[in-house]
Amino acid sequence: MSGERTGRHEYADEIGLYFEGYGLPRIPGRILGWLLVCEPPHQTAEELAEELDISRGSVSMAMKMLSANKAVVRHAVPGSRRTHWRLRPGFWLDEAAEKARQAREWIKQTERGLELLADAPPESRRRLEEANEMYTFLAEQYGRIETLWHEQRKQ
Amino acid sequence: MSGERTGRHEYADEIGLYFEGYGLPRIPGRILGWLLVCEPPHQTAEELAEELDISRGSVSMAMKMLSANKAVVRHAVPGSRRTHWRLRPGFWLDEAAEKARQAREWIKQTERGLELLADAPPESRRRLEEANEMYTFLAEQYGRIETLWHEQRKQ
DNA sequence: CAAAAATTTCAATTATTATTGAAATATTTG
DNA sequence: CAAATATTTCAATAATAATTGAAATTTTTG
Repeated sequence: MSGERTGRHEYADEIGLYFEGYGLPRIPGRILGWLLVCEPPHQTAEELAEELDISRGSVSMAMKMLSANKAVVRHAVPGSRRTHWRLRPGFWLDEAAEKARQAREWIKQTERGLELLADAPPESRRRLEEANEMYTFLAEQYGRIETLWHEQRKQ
Repeated sequence: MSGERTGRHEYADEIGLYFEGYGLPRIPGRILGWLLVCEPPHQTAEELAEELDISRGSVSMAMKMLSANKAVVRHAVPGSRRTHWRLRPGFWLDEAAEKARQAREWIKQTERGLELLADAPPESRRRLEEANEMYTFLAEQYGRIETLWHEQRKQ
């Protein structure tokens, strides 16, 4: 890190800490934060390593994770054949789809639980039935969100 | 763990692994899973320690975490003065409110970013504006979900 | 196509977090 | 209120995960 540390570097660090608070590794968070405020909005792996003072290896690993999550995409820069990275527009909305997916996982889990308790008294089955109903509702609602966004956009 | 291991114990373990997959500690997950399928649906700390083969200390810590998250509540059992624990009905719906809260955190973060980029070209500000708009929309939508559930219930 | 540059992999290290279990504290009961 | 029982705390340990950096691989460029 030869360049000076600016408020934008601090911003990146804070997003890193935010990530950590949710049990996610800090470096991908710092990179995400940096890509929100850096100029230009696209950066090479080398620039990221330099600005955030982390190893090339860490950048590589973090980019793998962030692109698996569709948070970043490669970005072609005329006149350069290096890999540049930038945030993928629309990424933030994906979290609703991800929540829908998680809710569907819970629907399956609660169904499995109900099979396990097939012969149990209704009193015992109720907690699983309740969870199952709620996740069915939640999956439906989370699923609607993305569609709704696009509909609102069209107008 | 003196009693035999049943499918319900396996179920608890799987919920534990599910927790771990999201970076959460395994033991609270195993307890949550057990409380979904155990009989009766309420258990003492001792029973939990016994059935899941974990220390009393771990149970204590896990209960602190699970009650901080409102996943479990103390449950009075006539004829016993021990602390019994059970799942809190309605807990699962809370995740929508939690997502709304997280979206509001991101609204603040993106606003801070926009202050940082006050003098930057529109091109540079766009990614933050986009994220800000999306989280504003998401916060609104996640916020609606709980209300909607209660409305549907009334009918 | 060979040299240079960029990128990825992965074993070793460092750092972090979960879990235990014994001691301390709090609660219950005769 | 004292003994018995239950619960919590917390330092030590065990387990896990993040990060580095050097070597291997891939890609670019003259």
